[in-house]
Amino acid sequence: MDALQAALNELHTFPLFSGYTRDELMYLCEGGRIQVTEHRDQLFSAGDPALSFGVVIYGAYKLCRPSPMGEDVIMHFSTPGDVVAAFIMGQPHPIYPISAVSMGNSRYLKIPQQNYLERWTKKPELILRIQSLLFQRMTILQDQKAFTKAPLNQKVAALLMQLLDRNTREEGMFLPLPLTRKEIADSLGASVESVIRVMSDWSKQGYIQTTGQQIEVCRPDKLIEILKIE
Amino acid sequence: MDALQAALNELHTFPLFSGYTRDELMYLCEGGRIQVTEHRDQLFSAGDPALSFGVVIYGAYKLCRPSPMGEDVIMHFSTPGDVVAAFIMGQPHPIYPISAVSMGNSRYLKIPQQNYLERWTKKPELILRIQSLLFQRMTILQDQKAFTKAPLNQKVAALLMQLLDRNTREEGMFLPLPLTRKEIADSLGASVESVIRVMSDWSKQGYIQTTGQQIEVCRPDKLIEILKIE
DNA sequence: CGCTCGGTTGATGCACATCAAAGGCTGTGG
DNA sequence: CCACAGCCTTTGATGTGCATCAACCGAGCG
Repeated sequence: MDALQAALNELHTFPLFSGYTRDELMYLCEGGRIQVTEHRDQLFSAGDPALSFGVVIYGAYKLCRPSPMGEDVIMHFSTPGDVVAAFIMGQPHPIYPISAVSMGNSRYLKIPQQNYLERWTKKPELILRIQSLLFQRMTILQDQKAFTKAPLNQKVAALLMQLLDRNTREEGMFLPLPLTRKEIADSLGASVESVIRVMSDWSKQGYIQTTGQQIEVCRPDKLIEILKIE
Repeated sequence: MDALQAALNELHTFPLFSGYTRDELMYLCEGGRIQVTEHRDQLFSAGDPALSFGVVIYGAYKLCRPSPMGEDVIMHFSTPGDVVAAFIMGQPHPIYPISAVSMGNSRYLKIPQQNYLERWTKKPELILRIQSLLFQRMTILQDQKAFTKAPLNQKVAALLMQLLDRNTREEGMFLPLPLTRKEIADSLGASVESVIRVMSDWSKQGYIQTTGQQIEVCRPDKLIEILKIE
């Protein structure tokens, strides 16, 4: 597997694996393979038996759940370095609680469940790092929950700033993933139209700028200001 | 410490510690002490440096965060067997991200951070169990997020059923913790008045019954029915 | 060329927040 | 023992943010 070998070289750069030797990585990921996905491809679907977990190498995936009303709700945006479905690998017959859908072209390192049980859990340091990723995810959910009563423009601002924080600010103010208004709406539990009304207003003000699905935040200070209005 | 010794006897009954011997528990909890709290006492406050974590022994605690608008949002209800603040113990100088407030009379086993770093993390099995608790908490948050677009009566029904599920159904249909309408509202991001309107309607229908802060669900089937209406 | 997908705009209506007022219950202090 | 304050609950009147519905446009694509 050429792609796999190439991917192993990238893994060092993720905090999850920092300090691991190439041999250790090969051992942990043995039997894994690189999955290349295009826009809207599914890695797996909510309800499927979970026979593998994985690491996002490149691009992004949205993790969705069908709501009681039928529409999808986006639970999380997974970007490079994020583990996916690792948290449920400990269960005897795990089921994916969410669907993973590719946003644009992306790459995913898919690893058999067995590796997790027999190799990953044997490394206490690794478990703690995964716990830390899990905790980050919970913190994001809590941050969002804190905004439930806030007006929509604050919710959108919070989401954009949260995604922006994954970049070092140096890389410019581009969001690290292609994002449609619908996806923002699905993540916030709002309607597309309302999100558009908020964001096209900001476009006119020059706070943000979008080319295709790439969103650039030109005036983060203004968005932060919006967050602070009580 | 008499209270501590007594508490150690109870710890076996929690899944977190099932299978541990008394000696192991003493080792893990050495230096800990039992904190007895009354209604609305605070264990700690959001923003404080986190020098200890703990386990809920009896009663319940609500974990809150101040929202951007000043009001509190309830992130989680912790009931016996739940660990509190364990997830942040790995950080060098952790800060409590939330406040913990007693609901009625409760008991909490407070354990120094050092124990976590030097003893708890040395037991892979224990880390995995804590990860499982963390995952449960995230799942609850996700379940709630899935209801953001649902009408208020569905949200309330979902919350009540979720809390009820912590009991075996045999123990009757009493919620395992004293709960005011305000707390339900703060947990759902709704207003007290709206929650009251939903619940007093159910009281009239005979679906639920409340004596003091104890809520009894008489017709869980009806609440589940409400959840299913799309 | 028709198709789907993403974005946009306007009109209408409703679920829920907000505001206001009041009664019960508990604890506390004079 | 009463007065008072704080908390919880309740009910009604009023207002509004946002969902919903409907329509249209441009771009990419087989």
